[in-house]
Amino acid sequence: MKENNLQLYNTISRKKEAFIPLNPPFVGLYVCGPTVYSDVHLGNCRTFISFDLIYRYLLHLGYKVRYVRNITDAGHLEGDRDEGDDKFSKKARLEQVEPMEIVQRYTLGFHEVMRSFNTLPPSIEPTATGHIIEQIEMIKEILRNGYAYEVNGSIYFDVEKYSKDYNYGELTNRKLEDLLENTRSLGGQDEKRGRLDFALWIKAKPEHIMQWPSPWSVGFPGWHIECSAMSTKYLGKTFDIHGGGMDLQATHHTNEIAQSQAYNHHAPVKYWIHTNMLTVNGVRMSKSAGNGFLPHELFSGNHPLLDKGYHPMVVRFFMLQTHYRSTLDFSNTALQAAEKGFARLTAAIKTMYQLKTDNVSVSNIQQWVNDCYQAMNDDFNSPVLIACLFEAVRIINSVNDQKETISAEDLQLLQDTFKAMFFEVLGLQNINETASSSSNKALETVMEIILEQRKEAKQRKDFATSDMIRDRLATGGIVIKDTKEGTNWHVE
RNA sequence: GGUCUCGUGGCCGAGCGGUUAGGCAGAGGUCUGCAAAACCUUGUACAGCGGUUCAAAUCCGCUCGAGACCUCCA
Repeated sequence: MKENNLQLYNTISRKKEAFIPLNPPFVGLYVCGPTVYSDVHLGNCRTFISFDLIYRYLLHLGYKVRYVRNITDAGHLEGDRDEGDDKFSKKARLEQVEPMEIVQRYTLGFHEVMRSFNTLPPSIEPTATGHIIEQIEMIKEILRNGYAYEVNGSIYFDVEKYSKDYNYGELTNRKLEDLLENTRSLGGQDEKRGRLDFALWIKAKPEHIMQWPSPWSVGFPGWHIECSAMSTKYLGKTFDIHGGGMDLQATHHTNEIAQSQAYNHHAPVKYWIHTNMLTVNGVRMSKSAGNGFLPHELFSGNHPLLDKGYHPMVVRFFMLQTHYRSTLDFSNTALQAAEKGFARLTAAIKTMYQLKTDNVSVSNIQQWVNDCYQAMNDDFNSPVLIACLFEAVRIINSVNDQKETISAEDLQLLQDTFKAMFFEVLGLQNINETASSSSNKALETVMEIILEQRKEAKQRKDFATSDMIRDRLATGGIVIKDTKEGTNWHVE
C-alpha cells in the first residue's frame, strides 16, 4: 500500500477527516445503486462516475477494496405513504409484462451505460429480491429489540422510540422536534403511529404481483431495509465508506443508520460520502422534474437542448472537471469546451511517448508528481488533478518544441504518473484510435491514394488541384490537416 | 416556515487567511503556398455593505440573489 494522507469529507461530521480504514489494507465501500424500473439518466450516471473515481483512487493507493453497489429491484414505492404499488409492479402492469422483465431490461441497460463510461464493475452487485431472507431476519431482530411494531401484517419502524436512545437526525444535523414539525401530518387511514415512522415490511394487496411470505404477512420489504441488510451481510456491522447521491441523505440514509443501530447497536458507517446533483439550467435533473437527459441522447446529440453528440469519454471528462460535492450544470458550451480540452490532453499523451531526452530537466517533475497526489488526497479533487495534467501538457509540448529539456529519468516518471492518473485514476480512455472495421480499412486505402495525389499536386505547386481536393473532401465531411509530419484526416 | 448550500474574469470551474489554479473563448506570436489545425505567450475576477486582522475571494455580521432537502428520485 502506498503511503498516503488521504483526506475525505465526512457528511456526518461535516468536515474533512483523515482516511483511516477499520482494517487496512481492506476497505469496505457501499454505494446505493439504481432502482431499475426505468432508464438511468445522466444525473444517476454522475453519481456512479464520482464513486468510480473514488474506488479507482483507493485501488491505486493499494487498498483492497470490496465495492458493493446494490440493484434495487423490489420494494421501492411510488408514493410517500408506504402504501400503493411498488415501482416495478406499476411499470409491469402498464407494459403487460412480468416485473422481473422490467428489472432485467433496465439492469442490462444500466450496465451497458456504465460500461460506456468506463466505470469499473463493483465487486458485488446484490439485488433486493435476492436478499429477502436477510431482510426478514433483520426486521425480526429490530422487532425483538423493540424498535418496530406490527399493524395488520405490516411492520413499521418506531422513530420516536429510537430517538430516545439515538440521535435520529444526526446525518442531516436536524433535531427531532424540527423534523416532526415539518413533516406532513398522518392521514386518517394511515397505519403508522408516528409521522416519521417508515415501513420495514408491507403486506401485499391481493393484486400485487411481487410478494414473498414472511412471519407477518405475504408482502414485500420496505425500501430502506435492503441496503442495511446487504451492507451488513457483505461488509459487516460497521464498515468504512457508505456513499450515494445527496438526495438520499435525509431520508434513505438516515433510516439506514436507524435500522442498523436498532438491529445491532452499532453505527454502521465510519465515513459518509454524498455526491452532488447534476442540474440543467440550474434545476436539478430528476425523473419527476422530467428534465432528465438519457445517456444515448447525449452521445447521439438527439435532444432539443443539444447542438451535437458527445463521446462518453468527453462526458466523463466534463464531469470530472467539477468536484463531486459541487453541483454541475449541463450546457452545450461547457460540453464543447470539455471536448476541446480533452482532445488537447489526449494529443499530448501521444507526444509524450515521442520526446527526446537530455541530461537535465527544466521543470521539476517530482514536484509535479507530488502535486497530482496532493490534489487527489484532498477529498478526491479531480478538477485540480486535471489542472495538473494540463501543466504536464505544457511541459510535454515545450520539450517537444525544444523550448525546454527533460532527463530520461524524469521523462519515465512523467510518463508513468501521467498514465496512471489519466487511465487508472480518472478512468479516461483515448478515443481517437480509428476502429479497424473493414469499411474503415477500405476508406483508409482510398484516403491514402487521394492524399498521395494531393501531395504530388502541392509539390508541383498546383495549388488549384490541392485546394480542390481539400474542399471537396470537406464537403463530404472529411477534414484534412497539414502538419510537419504529413497530412492527417478525420471524419467529422 | 425549518435545515443547509452556493454566488469567482465573456463562459465553465478550483481555491477555504498572504504565492499564476486550470479549461474554453478572445488577443498577440511561431509554423504554413493559402487555409485549418497544432504549439507558445497573454488577461488580475471574486454579489453588495460593514467588521476582525499587519494581511480576506478565503473568517464574522447584515443585505440582495440562486438552489437543495424537509414527499419518490443518484
